[in-house]
Order: sequence, then structure tokens, then C-alpha cells
Amino acid sequence: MERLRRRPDFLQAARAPSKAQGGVVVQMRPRHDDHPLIRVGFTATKKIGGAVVRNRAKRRLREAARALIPELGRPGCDYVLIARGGTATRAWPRLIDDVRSALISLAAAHDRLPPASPLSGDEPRAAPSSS
RNA sequence: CCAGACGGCUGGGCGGUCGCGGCUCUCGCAGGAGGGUCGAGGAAAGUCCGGGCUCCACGGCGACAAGGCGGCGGGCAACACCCGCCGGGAGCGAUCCCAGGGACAGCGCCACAGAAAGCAAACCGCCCCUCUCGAGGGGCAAGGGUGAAAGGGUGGGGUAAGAGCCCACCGGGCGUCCGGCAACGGGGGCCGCAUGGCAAGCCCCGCCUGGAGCAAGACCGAAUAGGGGCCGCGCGCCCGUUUCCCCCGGAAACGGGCAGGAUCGUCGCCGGUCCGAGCGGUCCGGGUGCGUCGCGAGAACCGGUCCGCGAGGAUCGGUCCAGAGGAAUGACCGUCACGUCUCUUCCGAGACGUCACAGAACCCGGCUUACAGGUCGUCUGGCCCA
Repeated sequence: MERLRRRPDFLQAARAPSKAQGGVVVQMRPRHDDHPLIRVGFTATKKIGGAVVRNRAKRRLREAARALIPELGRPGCDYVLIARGGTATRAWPRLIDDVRSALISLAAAHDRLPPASPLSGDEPRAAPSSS
């Protein structure tokens, strides 16, 4: 598992399917590069607070990802976890549940598509409604 | 004990499990693995001042411009900071607040109200005289009213009514003496004393000041690039040498000189540097934009002694204390402490919570702003007891 740092990777992930759950938004993008590595990025905007709040939110998401991604992540995918207003203050078990259910939901949607699907071309078709 | 003033400190402690960043050691061909060690704040914040450091510009004199500062003395590398003192104001007091130089250099402003807001004037009035009895002439500025501010204040004498017109005290101005390094304070003398406020409107006086900032800057690499557009000023003269044209004459190259141009905040004078057929400015395009250094042993921190009212200084001993890339500190458990609630006669038991402001980005000294809770010291006023 590797950290995502470059801006283009985040922009690509933003066009992929996403799932909002409680204190977090999770985006999941298959890379289609035949490499099993899982990469994870974290984002917190100024909207949720100052530097302290944003750093704390990213730390908690990082810890949650460390605990859950090896179990629930799909190989060859990039994940981006976006902090929301309650990320820094939500009770820890609740936050874990949020991330867990978001990951499960995204993994299920991913597995439903056959691996040899016609959209293996680089254009990810309009995401299945991220609302 | 209550109320209050001022100044500090702290910002949960200990242990464990899993993780993160730097450095280092061991193992490994390597990816990496394991061990050790260190790892945010009093404001790290706002980026408001003062410096260090780096690059650029660097000459002198005079005048000017722009910006900043403003009681006095001291501290400091320096400051707009700090300490002590002075003056003014608030408070019973501890204590707090003050852009605290100049209003006879000049300009400007003083809203509303008021008759009148800076030079004296007179709305209601007061007093005297005249007559046609409610008007005219003259004197006055004490009383009324307005205002932030109305031409020294209070009392007495004086007067037709009044007025520093005269007197006492207070206030003020000008010399003088004494104390103090000074700001300033005190004493005594003289002057009856109209010459308001705002300088945080412009201004005057004194003092200080190059510009940009770690994306500073340096090193190593790479390079197909070293080009174009626009604008400004220019595309001169003289001398020498060489070459070319058959000569006169001319052209080109090189060297020197002069005028000229650019630049050093502006102007003037002297001066320096550069350009001399290009130079300067600006924009576009191409390449690079990677890595390393800068980068933390310092105006450092802790403790003692001495000097000083204090800020602080001197000296001795000890310590090494984050440093990186858009950037590392998180999650959980136990226990202690604290707070709230419930049960209990007490001992005690249980549940819940631990929370404020907030995250280093080259580094220091300050200022300002934010801050739940806890805690200490000094002092003031009041009450009670001895």
C-alpha cells in the first residue's frame, strides 16, 4: 500500500465512482495497469477547519485506512478518502463503520462489472451517480 | 472571610499494544527488515515592527522627495520593545490610562445649538437721558439661556448700572535662586493679566532610514535552445595602421581619442562603470525547472554566585534540544488525578467526561490577537477574632 501524492492522481480519482458515508467520502478508481498495488490518498479542504482540524482529520482517516484497506481494498485500485465536517470529532467506532461500509459498497459495485468489460478503455463512463 | 488590583506558572501524569517522520547502528545483492535515539507552541497564529543571513545596487558634497519615530534617563545587536522616573487624567486605595515636541511660521476646521466660535461683538437684559408712553439716543457685559468650548475663578470694595476699575486668595505669564544627569519640582520677586481648542487635517522642528527576500541564493547535471515581436534613444566626428578599387577619392576591418547615450531615488556639481552600432525596457516562444547545499551550537536553554530599585549585565558549572517532500505526533487499553451526577449516616461505591486557543516551514528579539480549566505569589479596601 502506497500513499498518493501527485495532483493528477487526485484529479483522476475524482472522476471515479464515490460513496459518501457519515464522516467520510471515499473515491475508488481502478487503474487498469495490471499492477496489484493499492494506493490511498487523503484530502481535507479548508471548509472543514484550520490546520489543526484538517491534520487531525487526515490522521484519523490514515489510521482507518491502515486498518481496513488490506482487508476490503481491491488490488490495482487508487482510493481517495475525503474528510467531511465531522471527521475530526466523530466517535472512533462510528468513523470506522463509515469507512468500512463505504469500502464494502464500492467493492461490491466494482466486482459486479466483469473484468473484461468494454470500458477497459481509458475513458471511465459516467460514474454510477455518486450522490 | 468577602470584594478587588497586579504579576507568574500550568495547559493532564505514568505504563502498555499497533502505527508515523528524522538521524544512526546491524543484517541483506537489492526491494527491505530489526535495534537505538530524538520528534511542535505559549502563543508554533496574525505577518505588525526590529535584526541576523542572502543576492542586487554600491562614490562624494549640497538641496529635495518618500516613509517612520516623538516627555526624560537607562537596558538592548536593534526596535515602534522593556525598565525606572517626570507630567496630566481616573479611582477611597492597591493600581490603571495617555501619538506626552511645536498652536506669537503659515493655511484650514470648530457640526448641532446659540446673539456671537476668534475679532471681538451684544439676543433676552441692566442703568442714564429725552419725548409724542412705547419709541429714540447713550453707557454696561455682572445676571439668563446655548454649547465640548463664551475672553481668568471666588469673595469684597466700588458704581447710575457695571467692569482687574481697585484689593485678598487661587490660577496664569516673565525673570531670578535652589534641588535634580535630565524631563521636571520647590521658594521668592515682578506683571492686573483678552490675545480659545484641534497638529489622530495640512504643516513646522529634531532624529532615523538603500532595494528585494530562503520560490533569497549557491553547487552539480541536462540542453534539440542561445530566437522573435513591440517601445525608447541611437546608427556621429577626428587620428593612425592594414586591405580593396588603376589614380583622385572612397569603402571595410582593427586600435586610440572626442562628442553622445545608459546607470547610481530626484535635481545640481565633481566622479565611477558600461555602450559605442548597438544599448535599455517589456512581452512571447524553446530548454532546464531534477538532485544536493543553504538547514540549525546559538544575541540557545537550565542551575549557582556577584552587581543593579528594575529592565538587565558579568562570571562559573552543566545540557545538545524537531527539522523534512505540501509537510511526520494518530488509534486503543489500563491506572492515577480532576470535574459533574447518583446511591450511602460515615468509610466508600458506580456512571459519564477530560474539553480551551491552536500545528514549526530560514532563524532570532518584540508587539498584537485567541485561550476551558487549574494553581502560586505580592498588594489594596471592608468585616470578624486576638
